[in-house]
Amino acid sequence: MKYNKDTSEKILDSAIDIFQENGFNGTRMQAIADKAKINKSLLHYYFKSKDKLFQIIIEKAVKLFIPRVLKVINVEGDIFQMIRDFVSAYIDMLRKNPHIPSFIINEINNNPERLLKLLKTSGFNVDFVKVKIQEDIDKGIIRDISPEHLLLNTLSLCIFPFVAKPMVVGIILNGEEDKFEKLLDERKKVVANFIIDSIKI
Amino acid sequence: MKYNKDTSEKILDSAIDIFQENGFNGTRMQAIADKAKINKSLLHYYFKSKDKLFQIIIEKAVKLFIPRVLKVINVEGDIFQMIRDFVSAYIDMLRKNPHIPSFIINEINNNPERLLKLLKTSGFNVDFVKVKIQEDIDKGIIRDISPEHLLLNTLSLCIFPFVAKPMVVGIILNGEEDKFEKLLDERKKVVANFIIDSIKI
DNA sequence: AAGTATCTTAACCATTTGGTTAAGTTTGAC
DNA sequence: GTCAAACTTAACCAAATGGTTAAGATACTT
Repeated sequence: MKYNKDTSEKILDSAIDIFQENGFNGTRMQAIADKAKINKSLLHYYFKSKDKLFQIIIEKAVKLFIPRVLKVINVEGDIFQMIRDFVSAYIDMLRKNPHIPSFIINEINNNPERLLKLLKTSGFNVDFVKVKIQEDIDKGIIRDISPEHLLLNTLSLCIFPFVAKPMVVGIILNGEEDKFEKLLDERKKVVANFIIDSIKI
Repeated sequence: MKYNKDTSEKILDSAIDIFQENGFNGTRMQAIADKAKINKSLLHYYFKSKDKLFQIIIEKAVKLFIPRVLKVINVEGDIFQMIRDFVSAYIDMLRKNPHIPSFIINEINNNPERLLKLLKTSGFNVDFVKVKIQEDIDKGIIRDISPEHLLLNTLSLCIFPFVAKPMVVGIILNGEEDKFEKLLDERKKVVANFIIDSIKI
């Protein structure tokens, strides 16, 4: 076989860090090589070009960011528990990968078609969640709210603090950075309750 | 006097567009000059360097993005009306400047200290809103919720759709881009009601 | 021991880009 | 008409950067 898997993963690990921190244009191939403790020649030996490498990285990030958590969802059960489970699992995942949201949002804004293609080829779809929401509205379990907006609200509440951390610290926490982690700690419960209080009858 | 105000503004207008679209690293001075229909020499004649120009642009963007809407808030009045007014005014402003949120979030992540400094020198502060929220909790007008989280939730719900437009289109709207504007249309009412339903007793 | 894949060293190249310089032209105020 | 400020043209430069090349060293497999 042509490549050493360890090395290849070492490179990818380094690349994801550097790309996430600096974006595509801000990233230097040399910086990736340095972080992976190899040289630039080997970097090009494994991944032909910056673009190729970046494409692999962003696919990995998108796949991590998007579909995994949906598996948590059990559309058969109680919608309130569903919300609690989703919010909890998603915020947990984001705390483990705090740079991913801004990375994706940033790079996806530069090239929106890429995301659309990725979503299509991965067969990703949330229609089953929308259907579940509509069913529970019809059954009178929750208030009448557009499923799209409920989904968007949920994602907004989960993701936004991670993309806007400096803003949150600066505006809401009066610059006291150390309070941010505590805020995130509370957030799993607060967000779930906020949503549930809003839609329950 | 040394500078022609028209020219200087033509440059700033062009610069804000280009920077917003491409970020600091993705922006070429030549592109700004082209858009302003002047030449690169004149660009440096007006603004010494890319960094200087960028600093001016980001200050303008931050000042537009952050404090203006707070003036809408009348802390004397009904908190529910206050929420409706704020959400409505803020979403209106964002629709007029849809690229500002991702620009700020993106560049502020690259240099968080800059935002903190800007906020401090501008004397920006939201404590009076937090106090109002706490008062209304104590009076039993709204549910017990941390003022910080209520503020953060409100900002998340308003801003997130603008920074994550491609994601929203791809994931929630199944790629049907034309539905996005309609979603935004509905959002002023939906968000306000969502928050109010969540906190009212 | 031989051979092959992995990895390093180091020099090199083409291009891009922020920024400069210098000379000249246009324009408007007095 | 004069003079200075505003603006253009065009050539230029140094540094950074993505990418290449070639020769050799190291290690693994058989």
